[in-house]
Amino acid sequence: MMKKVKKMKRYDELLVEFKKILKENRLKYTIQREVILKVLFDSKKHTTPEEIYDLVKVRFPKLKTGIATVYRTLNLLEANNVINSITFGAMGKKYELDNKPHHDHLICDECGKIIEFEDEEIEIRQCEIAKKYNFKIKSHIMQLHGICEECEKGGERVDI
Amino acid sequence: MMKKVKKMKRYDELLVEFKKILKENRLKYTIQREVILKVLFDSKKHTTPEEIYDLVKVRFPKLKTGIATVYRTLNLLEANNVINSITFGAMGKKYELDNKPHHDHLICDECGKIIEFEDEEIEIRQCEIAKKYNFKIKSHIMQLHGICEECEKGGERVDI
DNA sequence: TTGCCTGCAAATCCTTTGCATACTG
DNA sequence: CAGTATGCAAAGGATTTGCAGGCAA
Repeated sequence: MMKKVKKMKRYDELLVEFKKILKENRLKYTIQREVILKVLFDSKKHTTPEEIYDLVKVRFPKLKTGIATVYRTLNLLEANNVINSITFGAMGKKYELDNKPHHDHLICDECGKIIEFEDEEIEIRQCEIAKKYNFKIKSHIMQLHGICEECEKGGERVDI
Repeated sequence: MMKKVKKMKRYDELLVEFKKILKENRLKYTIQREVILKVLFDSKKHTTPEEIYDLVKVRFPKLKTGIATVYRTLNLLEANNVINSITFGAMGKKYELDNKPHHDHLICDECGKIIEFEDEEIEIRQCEIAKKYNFKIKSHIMQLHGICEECEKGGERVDI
């Protein structure tokens, strides 16, 4: 079993990769697309389409970007594995750059905070299970839901 | 570490439990609520609200049950841990009775089939991780996405 | 009798789509 | 220039809500 190591990309590397994807699919480079990628890169947290839309409007006010373009671009980026999404019960879909080693999430149901962790042992066990069912794993979702340390001792709301 | 064993409940036991929950919350027993519980009990698979609605209409045609009541009852049952839901990316939310030992899911992205599995080792590891972060786990979601054996060798669509 | 429940329809929320125009390659 | 992409608004699908009448406790 080889340990996969994914190095964190710099923004310029990411942009080159993105342009390559565009070219390969005969899609066009547009400012809107780059700006959305940039906002995702700078956002260190899991972000909703709505939040991305707002960030774009704040940071690039001259650019008239529609929410539809945000959704279209997110779908494009996700389809090409540039970003990942996680879905919570009712809390909707959130996106993050696929730019770090694989990790899973502890999610506080109280304040919504997301803690990331990596665990090689679980990854290995997952492969074994898949093998048992002759199932070819492409991705996985693991979320541990509960109450985080701060909330447990009566902390306050934190932003995700 | 104690091994949690949950015995599969018979329908009458389940109904008693449900009535107790209703009483504790000063809610009323209604045929609609029981019928929805019954349909969930008989359904051996993960079921969407829409499907439950249809099943109720087919099995109890005299009862005029609205989709709103199905949603309201599902929310009630989930809030009281009588049922669980799993969410797929775009495929929406599906419910199942919380009536068997804890298990996780292999989900075929091709045909939508869901394979259930149990794995004590992963559960143990999860507890260790939670402890490390002083996080109190209430529940967890683990979905392994990929391609199932049949689809891999070019099978056809299967119902979940 | 007092609420809680229900069905219905309208309202919401989130996301996608159609279209005419604007832009990239 | 051809073919995409965009913004806008309208459409869509899933879920929730408001309301007047119905039913359980």
